[in-house]
Amino acid sequence: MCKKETFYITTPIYYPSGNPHIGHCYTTVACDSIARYKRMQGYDVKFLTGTDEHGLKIEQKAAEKGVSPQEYVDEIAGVFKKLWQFMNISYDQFIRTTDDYHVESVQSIFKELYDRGYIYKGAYVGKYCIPCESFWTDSQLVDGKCPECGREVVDGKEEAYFFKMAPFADRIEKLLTETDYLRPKTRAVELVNNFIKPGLEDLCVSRTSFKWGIPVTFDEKHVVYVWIDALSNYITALGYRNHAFNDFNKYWPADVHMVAKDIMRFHAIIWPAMLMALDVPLPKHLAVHGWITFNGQKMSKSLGNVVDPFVLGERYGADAIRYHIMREMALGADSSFSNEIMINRINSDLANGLGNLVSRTVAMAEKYFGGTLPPDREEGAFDSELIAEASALRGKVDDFVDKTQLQNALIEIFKVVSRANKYIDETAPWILAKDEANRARLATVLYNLLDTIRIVATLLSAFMPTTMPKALEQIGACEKCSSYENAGTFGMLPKDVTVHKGEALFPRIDVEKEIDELNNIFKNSAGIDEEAEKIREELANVAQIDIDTFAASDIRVGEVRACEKVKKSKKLLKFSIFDGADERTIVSGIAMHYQPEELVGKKILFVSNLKPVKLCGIESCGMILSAVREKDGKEELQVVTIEGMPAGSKIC
RNA sequence: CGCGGGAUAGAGCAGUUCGGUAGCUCGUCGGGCUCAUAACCCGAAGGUCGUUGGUUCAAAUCCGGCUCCCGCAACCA
Repeated sequence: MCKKETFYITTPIYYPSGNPHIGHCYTTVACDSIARYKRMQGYDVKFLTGTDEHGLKIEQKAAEKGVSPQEYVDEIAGVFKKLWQFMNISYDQFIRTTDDYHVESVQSIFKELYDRGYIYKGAYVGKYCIPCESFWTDSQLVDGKCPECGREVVDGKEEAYFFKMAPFADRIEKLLTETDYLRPKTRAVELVNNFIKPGLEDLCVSRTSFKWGIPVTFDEKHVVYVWIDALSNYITALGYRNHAFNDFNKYWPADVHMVAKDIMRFHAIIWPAMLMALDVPLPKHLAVHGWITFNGQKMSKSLGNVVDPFVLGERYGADAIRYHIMREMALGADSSFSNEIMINRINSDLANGLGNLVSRTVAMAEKYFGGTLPPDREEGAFDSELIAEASALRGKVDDFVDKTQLQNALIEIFKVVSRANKYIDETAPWILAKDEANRARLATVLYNLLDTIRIVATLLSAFMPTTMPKALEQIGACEKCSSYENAGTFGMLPKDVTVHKGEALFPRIDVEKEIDELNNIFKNSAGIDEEAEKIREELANVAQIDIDTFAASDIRVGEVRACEKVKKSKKLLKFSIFDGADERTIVSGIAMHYQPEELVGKKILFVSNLKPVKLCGIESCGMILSAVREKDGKEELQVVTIEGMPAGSKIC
């Protein structure tokens, strides 16, 4: 006996800063289906998922709730596990970055990289909020202020460890452009142009500004920052540099890391660099998929469109949701998720197509033969085409699964379902049934249908693991004839197969009624109250200031004398503002909301004493005030204007 | 001129490598059937292939200009 070939597939580890939603299901369900398919094919599969539990945000969330970070992540990790159970996810291991073995490995990896000279001590330069003792990057700042307390930040330096990226740039570029590591490969150009060609910057891999993380063993005031902690889960789960597991040699390198496009960059550049530095082989494929958009918009809590998978699964069954997700998912592209699209898909493919095929076939077998087919056969027209398509199906599905193109795999399977429905019309069994002389022909027709269903249901059982066994049971397939092995061959059901009529596999859904009800659910659970809630929360989180702090900002009326777009920038407008004495230049990021000429002549409010900064090479002396809110996933913005007071008037 | 992707029937998409009848799914309309979950099967309508110029006997496809959308980067004082 030779050893079984292995197959190692991973989801990202999810960040438990909130409860899981349908977006998390996307990646996980896809991985699960591939894992199940590979197991069916006989591979020794390892399927890993988990949670990424460290970091400042978790520390804060826990503090808000008044629990310890560990208690907080324990709870949310539990919700994730519950969801995966509900969605029938067959993971082999659930890794948590707070697990002892992971901590042990990460500390060892960090030390190793340090010893090898790839990690060095340096200084992290950024904006520092003194009261919060927190560092922020420029992009994290909200209106130039601390995103947590809203107070002013100062330039600051923090001691930190850095990981050298530069030595790996060439190899990474080759990995992206010359191998099929990245799927779809179209994204390689984007990565190379944006990150590698301009020169890879060294990566900050430790922090001293928060405590909730893995301590650096040789410098205790540092904790390991996200990259080395989170990405390394893929190997620590196998026992790399720890004593809990011993699977590293068996399963590594991974066959597929599946991720959504927002974390592609880390998996396409940083992760390979880390592995190169450790002299560990690289994973074989990185499959990148898009986001689920809801009614064309990105999902967001304030829209109340964060689809709760528990609610949907409860109504339509986990398998229907799984099917919809994978059928809509194309590698790379976003896919839209709306109640209507989902219900229509479930109805047309699952209820009308597959479910109804099983139902009518089984019903005929019962009606005409009392459930058990007689052994006599008579071949006829249309048989060969159906049999050929059913026989060829497994090979096609194999190919698409190997290419992680689940959408196409499902399309192929449902072509055969369609073909079978057509075959019923062509052969018209109800006419054959009228004449006793056609018994053998009728039995053949029904047998061909049942065996086609056998192949379809077997291949689909990786995608819909709850419902397909029921389908196989209805057509009377024993465990052995419903194996993957037999799915490549036609005619594996016994000649005298006995069917067992059961409940409808996928009940048809009343579209209009369901959409109404779903809308009600979303309205009740979110909707208008949610918006007020959000504002209330924001108001509550703003730190109070005294009059002197306010008075430190000098706000005045200004008159827009001229305005033009800043070239090579999408968002910036360059204003010439008359401040009552002189004209000054202010650059403002509102080009998405205003045409340059629209504001000329208007009187606006601006902060006059902001320290000048250069934006796209233009010095900006001040800030124009606008009212902003988020509506339907888009930012609404209006510049504050005033009439009746001359430029230079002070606001107080 | 930062990098890249895209614009094809009411909707969502394929076709573009390598020019030659524009295709799929859903929806709509008409017909058929009655085994089935008002399901299934057949047929039809519906497209100046974003715009504009060029190459060619022939362009959705190749080349140039333009418009709009989207992603990444930058950036939002």
